[in-house]
Amino acid sequence: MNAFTTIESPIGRLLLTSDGTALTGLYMEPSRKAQSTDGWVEDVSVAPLAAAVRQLTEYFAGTRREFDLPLRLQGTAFQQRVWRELTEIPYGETWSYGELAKRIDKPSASRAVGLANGRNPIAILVPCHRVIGADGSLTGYGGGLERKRWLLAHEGLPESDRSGSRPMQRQLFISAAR
Amino acid sequence: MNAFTTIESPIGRLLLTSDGTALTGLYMEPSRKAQSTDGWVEDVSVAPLAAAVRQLTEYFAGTRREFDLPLRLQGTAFQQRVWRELTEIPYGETWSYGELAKRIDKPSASRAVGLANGRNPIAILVPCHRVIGADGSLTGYGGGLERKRWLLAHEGLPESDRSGSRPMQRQLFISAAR
DNA sequence: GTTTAGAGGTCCGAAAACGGCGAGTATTCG
DNA sequence: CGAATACTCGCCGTTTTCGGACCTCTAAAC
Repeated sequence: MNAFTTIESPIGRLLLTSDGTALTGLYMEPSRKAQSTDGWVEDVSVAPLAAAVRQLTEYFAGTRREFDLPLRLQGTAFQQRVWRELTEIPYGETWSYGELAKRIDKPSASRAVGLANGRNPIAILVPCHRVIGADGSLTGYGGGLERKRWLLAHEGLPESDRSGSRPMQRQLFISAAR
Repeated sequence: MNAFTTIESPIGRLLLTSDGTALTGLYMEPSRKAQSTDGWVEDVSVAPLAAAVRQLTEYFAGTRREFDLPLRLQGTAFQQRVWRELTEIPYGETWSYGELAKRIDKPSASRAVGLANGRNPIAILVPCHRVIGADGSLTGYGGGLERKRWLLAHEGLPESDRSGSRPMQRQLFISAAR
């Protein structure tokens, strides 16, 4: 059975959904992505939801850097590949879209990676916010660049100027990431 | 929860599926149509399955001519229209594809009716075997023409020659059908 | 910096292909 | 002459195919 719940966070209200056995979605409200919850039950006691709420609370409190939750990611083969790879990016690091593309053996599919990135159904837990442009710019985020900036800062990354700016510094922490 | 069961019949093994509240499928094996039952439970005790098994047994024994079962038919609006109309054909009668088309106010959609007919997810109970060509030929059946022939004979219809043949005789029982 | 061209997966609409048909003409046989 | 086949076309919902456009990119050239 499908259930959902919401929690308040420093970046606004979050909507979590579950099929009962795993987490299926984490959306930031308001969001066009968030599927309507018609006919769903609001029930925090569903195991995956309860666990997610706890771990997210810890994440925002700064006492958790990794998540351990059952996720169910629905999408095309390519998207699944990208999303799975996203979970390999460590806390506090960033990769470029191109790097991620190379990682999945599609070195020239960086743009497609961006697209798949934008379709990520489980924000934060599948850290699509840790992918930025090759020149260090944030380039985009489903929940809005503000939130992407906040998340990266929260993970200890120097705030990078929206307008491209400091290639050196950016190179610095990218190389630290590999 | 999705459940299924199988029964043996004079026309071979039948696969029945249910969503727990209604019957969702009746396929003849082997069939490409029959969706894989991965992750389904085999459980005859599910109400719709148990009832279907009983009524089908009676049908094959010759002691039942009408079914009374909850069906859930999934398909396009047009398909649903066709399938619903199929259940209006009485035991032992046959309509032509064209007649069925007229019945649903699409007099020239006889060919599309045939198509929808072939997609019928619940064989026998939704008696697509009772639809034949305007010239009396059987024309086709998902489970194979042999089975269609058997079912019609079982319902008391004179066996019609595959190669078209006897328009008079055929006209006879068609007119008897209306 | 900024522009440019090239990359690849996905979405979307349009067009064509595909049948469990049917009616209307030929064609073929006794 | 009928009557049974064989062909041809129009029918129409559905599926498949195809081409463009779109986009959270990138490297190279001004």
